[in-house]
Amino acid sequence: MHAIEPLIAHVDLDAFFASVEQRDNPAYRGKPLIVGALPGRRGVVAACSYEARAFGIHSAMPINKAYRLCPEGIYVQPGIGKYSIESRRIMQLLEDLLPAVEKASIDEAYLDISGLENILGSPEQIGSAIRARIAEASGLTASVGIGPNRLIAKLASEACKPDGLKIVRADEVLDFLAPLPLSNLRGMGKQTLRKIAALNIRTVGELRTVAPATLETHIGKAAAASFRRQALGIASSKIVTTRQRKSISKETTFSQDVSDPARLHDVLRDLAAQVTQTARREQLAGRVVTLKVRYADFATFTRQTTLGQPTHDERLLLTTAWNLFNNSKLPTEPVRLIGVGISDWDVPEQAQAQLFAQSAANTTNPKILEAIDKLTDKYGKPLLRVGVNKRSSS
DNA sequence: TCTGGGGTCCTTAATCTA
DNA sequence: TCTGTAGATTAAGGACCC
Repeated sequence: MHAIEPLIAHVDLDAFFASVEQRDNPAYRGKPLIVGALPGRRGVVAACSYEARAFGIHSAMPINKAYRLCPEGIYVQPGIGKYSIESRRIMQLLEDLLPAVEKASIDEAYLDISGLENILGSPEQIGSAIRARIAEASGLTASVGIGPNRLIAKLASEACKPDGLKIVRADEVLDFLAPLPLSNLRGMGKQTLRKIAALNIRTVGELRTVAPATLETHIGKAAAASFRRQALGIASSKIVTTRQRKSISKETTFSQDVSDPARLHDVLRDLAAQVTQTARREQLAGRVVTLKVRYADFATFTRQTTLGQPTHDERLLLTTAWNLFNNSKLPTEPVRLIGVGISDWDVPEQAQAQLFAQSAANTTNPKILEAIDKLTDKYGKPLLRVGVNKRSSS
């Protein structure tokens, strides 16, 4: 018996926030719709319709620049709660369809479709089925990319959006990657591009021709190795279905910079309350408290301290953050943004068991299998949908 | 041409400790 | 016992992503 070739699908909801708004408000359809801050205020574009993109607008663009490009556009504030509910519905639908689903963000997911051809059909059929189910259940369009690993699947979905399906087979990977701009690689942002500008390369194919040592001198060993692997189409095909969050934070940018300490303290209290509320709801308590402050020139500082005990107590978080603000040599200037967060908690036992079982999903080691069975007994439900269940039913 | 909010991961520097 | 140092841990910042 030969090993199953990994096959990964990446599902990406097209212009998600804007599409939900257009679906729910017929008046927005066919028009340039910009979801984000309102013009005249501080903020950026969170998402925009394809009609708005025709004006050169894109996400993360300052809202006032978008307004200059398209004053006739429709500007609405995001309804994150609504989008979260829609996202959960769609993710649930994917989980009903396929055994291993990794939610990568509010609007995208990775699916392991390895070895499912006998059950669900060809990659084309699986991709089409996913798109059809999403459209039918939500009225939204999704683009689906399928490839031998996460990187190729993601780039394939980007290449076919909006409303597309693209499959890149293992023997097509190098040709598919070669003409793509370097910015398509994961982790290739403005700074890294600037550093390698001197090498005069623009595409992924050209990157392959650069001597490893040359690349290393420009961007360092780790980054060079990462991009070289990506350029050759080498990437992980592991799907992580459960993930423990690592931090909780809240921050706010003032409409006008604030100097008044009393006002800052009040805002910090609000933020601390929101952080600890989330923490208690998720039954998490963190040892590390982080304060974030940004000034008019956008200079941003963080200060953190480790508590003796984990906490999700609002007053303790507030006093700790306030002490950091006053006692850690920050500039005494008006504040543009202030934020607070907690992190560094013990992974609860059950979450740890889940992560363990998952990492061992494909093992045949009897000792590990026995350990998974014990954990499964202990928590009264199967720890995994893939692996454990499959074996017990065969 | 002014730059939100909520995250993750990585690098580097400072500090602690065996 | 003193000192120097390697390695671990903590802190800060940077880059990136959606």
